Amino acid sequence: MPVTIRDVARASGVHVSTVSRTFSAPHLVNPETRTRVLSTAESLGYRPNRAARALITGRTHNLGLIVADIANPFFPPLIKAAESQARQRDYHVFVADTNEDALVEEELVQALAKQVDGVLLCSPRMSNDHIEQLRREVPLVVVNRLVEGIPAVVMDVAQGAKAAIEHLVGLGHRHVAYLAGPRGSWTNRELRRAATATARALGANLTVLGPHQPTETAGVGAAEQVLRSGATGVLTYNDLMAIGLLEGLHDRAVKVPEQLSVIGIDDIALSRLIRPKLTTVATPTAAAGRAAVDMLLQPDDDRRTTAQVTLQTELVVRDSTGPAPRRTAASRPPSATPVGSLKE
Amino acid sequence: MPVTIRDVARASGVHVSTVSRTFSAPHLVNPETRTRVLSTAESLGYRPNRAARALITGRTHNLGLIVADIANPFFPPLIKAAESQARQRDYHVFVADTNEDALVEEELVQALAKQVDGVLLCSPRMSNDHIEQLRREVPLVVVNRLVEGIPAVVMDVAQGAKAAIEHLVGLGHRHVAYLAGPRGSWTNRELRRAATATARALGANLTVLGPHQPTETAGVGAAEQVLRSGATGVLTYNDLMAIGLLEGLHDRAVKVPEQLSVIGIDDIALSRLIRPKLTTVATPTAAAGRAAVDMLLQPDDDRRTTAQVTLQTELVVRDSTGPAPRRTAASRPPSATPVGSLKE
DNA sequence: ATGAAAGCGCTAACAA
DNA sequence: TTGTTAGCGCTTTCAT
Repeated sequence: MPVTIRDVARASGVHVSTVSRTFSAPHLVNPETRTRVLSTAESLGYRPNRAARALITGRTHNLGLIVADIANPFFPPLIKAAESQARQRDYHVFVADTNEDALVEEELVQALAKQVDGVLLCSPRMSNDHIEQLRREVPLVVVNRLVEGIPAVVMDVAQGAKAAIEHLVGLGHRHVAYLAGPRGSWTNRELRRAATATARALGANLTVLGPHQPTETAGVGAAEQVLRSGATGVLTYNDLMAIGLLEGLHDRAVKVPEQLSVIGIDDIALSRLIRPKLTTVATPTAAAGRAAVDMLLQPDDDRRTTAQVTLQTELVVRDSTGPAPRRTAASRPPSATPVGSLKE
Repeated sequence: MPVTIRDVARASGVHVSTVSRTFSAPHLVNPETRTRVLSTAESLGYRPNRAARALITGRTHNLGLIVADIANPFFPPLIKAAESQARQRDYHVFVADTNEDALVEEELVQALAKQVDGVLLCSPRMSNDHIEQLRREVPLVVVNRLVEGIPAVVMDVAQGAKAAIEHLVGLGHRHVAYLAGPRGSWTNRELRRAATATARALGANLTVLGPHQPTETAGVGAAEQVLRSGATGVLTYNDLMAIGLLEGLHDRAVKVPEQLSVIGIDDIALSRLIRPKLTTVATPTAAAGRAAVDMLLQPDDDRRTTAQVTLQTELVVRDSTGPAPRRTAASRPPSATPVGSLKE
């Protein structure tokens, strides 16, 4: 039923190889023949079968894109940008969700390996060893992770965390907290490291809280923990957690930023829609998606195996951060009682 | 370099066809041979090449999922659910974004046709004719659209719109508006139709405003138009537009719900995070994704070509709707001046 | 229960 | 410039 290269050959009175050439190496065929073939192909509704082509060329013109959670608002802009960039270069993309599970991640890469020319691993949760292992089965580009010898696109979140902590300390906060994300996350490690180092350099106190799932729900649940920590300023692993934290704080009648300052990471669309508008570190997710696709599609000779792109982040100050309160939020019970203006 | 069925055959001392059978028809091979083949395959790291298999079986075990805009928060939960359901049944899914463009939609289906066993067309913008046309190239299931003879999963948004308008009129609103979405949208037509019919039945006045792009930005921009319309209650094409409208209204110091009531559609995660929390019609997007995949993967004989699943929607009343003001918002300049309590 | 052989739709030498 | 031929990795008759 489906029309093949052979049908076109017969109908246009040439051999199959000529038809093949018409599509994959047009310059090798006589212009007249070419137009004839093209028009009969058109009229028959012929469409090359990519899978068959892939079988012999070894290039599928497909890409795999693996993310931790499609529904996490951080990813859609990245997926969209990557897909768009890929299609522009005539590639289709498989998208898969690991549910934050490192094992699923691995299986997925292996399952996809034979069907794609490369895989974009976004915010992988598996170990470096596993990633290096998989690299042997299929070209890989990793986003938000640094692995020896694997091409990567990373956002400079360390710089962002530094700016965030400096912002907090500059506002007079002496005790800050980092609300940590999931264990396997490279970004989480970077953030914790940079936040800790910056706080120390500034002579401020930093408490690490977590790990937590990178969800709004986890943020809500962490409110109590944050309050108990005695910190007056909090940097969270991502905006989703920050937004959850804001909710949890609101439920406990803790005023933001008057009693507690909160900074997120990512600058997802949501962060400027909630109240107070979230101060956050903007990460260029769409650019990362595009860059990762470009890297994957680069000819091998151009691609140094260790190639690596670092994208800048930027602190966006909005309304969830303000001057440190005179007394820490934790020094009084989390109630609606207004923070009195006691001396110093 | 990649290990093929032939390598496994040689290493385990059987013919390729036996190896093939071991994977695709295990019951046809002697248990002992089977285990032997399986273990050598395992040790060689053999993975069947799906594309090669597809070439002969005609089944790719891939699905296509086409949406209008990946970054529109309505879609990610649907994509996630569909992908998860598909993978559970050992299918991989291509995801593609049309940017709300009907032409891109068409091209995408055709490009994907040969590589997939079926395509999920979500909220398509193209004409019914085109959809019927494409149906001949590849099995299709359409989400949020009703097309003669095409299997479909739809959400009963008409019912939702009815409930929304009833809610508004019940609160005393006599003049309501429907803020319309994009032209090609079936959901938009349903919504408009149902809203109009319900308003008429209730003796209320309904103005249709639009069409608009289904984005937050469009919602912001529509604030002026809404105010001028004189309506005191608005139903929007989706939550994104409602949220934008809320912003635009806030900028003009129009109080929601005191001066104007707003109802969205979809119940995206965002709608309960913004203030005022959005009253909206919840659509079961994840369920739709799963149902659509199930439909696509159903054996042909079970699938009546006209099969169709309708999912219920539900009005979720939150804080963006309230009693109608004594006077319409439009009867006074859009300023911060409080709505005076003039007689009746 | 297993082997032999043909062929899915296409490309890629090699010849002509 | 075009045709011939082999074969990508796999499944599927048909024999054995």
